[in-house]
Amino acid sequence: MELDERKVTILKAIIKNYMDTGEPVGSRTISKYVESRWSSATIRNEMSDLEEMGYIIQPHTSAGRIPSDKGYRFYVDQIMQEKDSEVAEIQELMIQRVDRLESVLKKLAKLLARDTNYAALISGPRYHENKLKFIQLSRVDAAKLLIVTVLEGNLIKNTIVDVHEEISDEELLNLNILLNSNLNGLTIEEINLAVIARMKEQAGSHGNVVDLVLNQVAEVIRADSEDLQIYTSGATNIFKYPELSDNQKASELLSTLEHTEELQELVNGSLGEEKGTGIQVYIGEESPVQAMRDCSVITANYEMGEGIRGTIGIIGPKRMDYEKVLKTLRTVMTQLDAAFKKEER
Amino acid sequence: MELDERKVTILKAIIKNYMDTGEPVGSRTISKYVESRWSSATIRNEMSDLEEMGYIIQPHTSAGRIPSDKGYRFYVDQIMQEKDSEVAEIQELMIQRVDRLESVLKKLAKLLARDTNYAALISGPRYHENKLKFIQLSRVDAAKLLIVTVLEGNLIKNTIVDVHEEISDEELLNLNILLNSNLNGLTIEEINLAVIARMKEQAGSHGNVVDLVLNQVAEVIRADSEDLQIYTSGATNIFKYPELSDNQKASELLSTLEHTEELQELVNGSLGEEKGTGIQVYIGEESPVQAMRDCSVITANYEMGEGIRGTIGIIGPKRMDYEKVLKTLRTVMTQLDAAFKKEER
DNA sequence: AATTAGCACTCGAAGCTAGTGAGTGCTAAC
DNA sequence: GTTAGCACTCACTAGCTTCGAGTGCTAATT
Repeated sequence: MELDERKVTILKAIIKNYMDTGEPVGSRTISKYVESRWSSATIRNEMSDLEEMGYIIQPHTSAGRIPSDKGYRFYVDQIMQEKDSEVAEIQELMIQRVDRLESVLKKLAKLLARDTNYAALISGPRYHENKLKFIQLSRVDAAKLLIVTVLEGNLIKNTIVDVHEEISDEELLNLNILLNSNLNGLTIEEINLAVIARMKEQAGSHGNVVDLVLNQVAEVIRADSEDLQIYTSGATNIFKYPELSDNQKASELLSTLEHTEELQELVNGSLGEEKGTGIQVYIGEESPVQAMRDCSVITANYEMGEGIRGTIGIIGPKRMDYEKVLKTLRTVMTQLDAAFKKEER
Repeated sequence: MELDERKVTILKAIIKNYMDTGEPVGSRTISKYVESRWSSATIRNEMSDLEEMGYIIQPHTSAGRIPSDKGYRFYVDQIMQEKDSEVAEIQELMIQRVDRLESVLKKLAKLLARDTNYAALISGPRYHENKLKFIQLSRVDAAKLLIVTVLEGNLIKNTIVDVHEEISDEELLNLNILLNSNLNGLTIEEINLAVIARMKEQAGSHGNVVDLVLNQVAEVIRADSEDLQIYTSGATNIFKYPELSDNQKASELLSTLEHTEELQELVNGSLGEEKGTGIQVYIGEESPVQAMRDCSVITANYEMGEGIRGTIGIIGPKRMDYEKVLKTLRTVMTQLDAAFKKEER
């Protein structure tokens, strides 16, 4: 059997209608809904065909039809083909005057969730390699040193350490010079024993301070790349969709959203793909995350200069407004990049 | 009528039992539960009295009794009086080798939630006054300066700014000295026009850099004190308690937990009180937060040196294990303080 | 040959009823 | 003062009926 034009029209009508109401949709409804009027009987025949072809499903014998995963898939693929005509304005405002990446990401997640009425998640950036750009030691207290580490991409980390020996201002200055001249441009893996030995030698009496500092730096960087931060927002939006707010499922989904470890897979999987736009749509069972098998998930990769990449995800019911979400994500992606190129700091 | 010993015993038995089961408890149950055996009829009479006195409630005519808010209140007040005999071991391990306050707080919230099986929240510290301790400018790029600001309590903030003029290393050094000598020990309010004017004068040709830096510093500090960070964890634990997981209420409660603004009140209210231990128990309607009127909320203030204070909260059903939660909170409070005194950085 | 009207049929949802049992309150006996 | 006994209450459940949206099929129409 073939998907002729009429079948497509009807299929789309079913999906759209179901998106609005969340209720199974019957033949009469479609008959009224579609402009070129076919009678409900005709629609019924077509629907019967569509069901046979696997695009729609009857939840029970005497109910209307709802789209199957395959049906949604068809619909989404159609939308994806269409060019995004308008890269709308959207809240450019939001992404400005933000001083810390973390804070932007949180706000962005919130914004997305509020805008779409679905749950949003956003992963912190994953740095490809952490090259050291700059290290600075300063004295903040008699026995305390502040280590400021700047990584490529202007990622800044602070640590305060206790030192148990006297260091004069001049020595501190020398240590700074020593650290920067030796470590500049190295990734963390490249700081091997040879480098350390050389530095300790040059540092003279303060060799153990070098040790201390390097350990702290290593730990800070490792800690950062180890547990990828993931921010979520609007998780409770799922209560707006009866088909998801069944107690058992809602609980599972929400706790998955809370325990970010389980989301890693989603974020990583999506980063792997990299096809074209970097947008992925997972419908129902297609999702890599178990608890989301009754949802649809749309992920998009953002990128902002210097190869810093992360992932944004929107989680909603299968009948989510794919069109809107896709458009929103496309917009955000471009804007995020632009915003950060503008005031990179 | 008076609360004699038998009434107290029965009331406690009712509350304990209800905590375990979550079901209304009847006279026969208590008759079996209590060691010194009174018959169910006697218990019934006493229960009738207790109900009249307002300590227990009958959800409907032919059901057992459940504790009223007043009943819980009585129970909690009793517990609060008892000295905490054992300041148990608990995971001291957890609070170690942590480099950033934020990360500790997040982990702590998670730990508390997992330990208690209730929802946990923890507010970031509120600094009484933000005195500047140390400022450092460093060049990270040709046209970019890194501003590191250390506030009292070793709170560190970084900002990167673009400068549109040439600054030599020596000038940078001088600027650093200038900034520190003028600003050290001042709160943000104390940096007034007079101070700024004086500094600009001393800075000579680089007056506008001073401007730039001060603006950034001001903004960073303001941003930090403005929106108090609140971390939550274990929100989905509420699904473990049927009386809370009704769809409507659960949704409200969860979204309250998500929108941290609404929690401010809770955190602030609690900080205000300051009576003795700094532990507050809100039962049902006593709670300042609307969405928690079916829960009990226990808040505790933590404090770690230098007057840095924040609040921890546990949110659970009214039949929460008050004893355990109180003990846990007490332990955490002492340990948190100790841990930070130990490796304050 | 395609479309449509009409009708019998299906089956979940909502409403109703009777039965069940945990739990009470009261009274009278101990 | 305590307890046994009993009538009574009322949420909860299971089974039943009704209702209606929606289907599939057949026969009539275009």
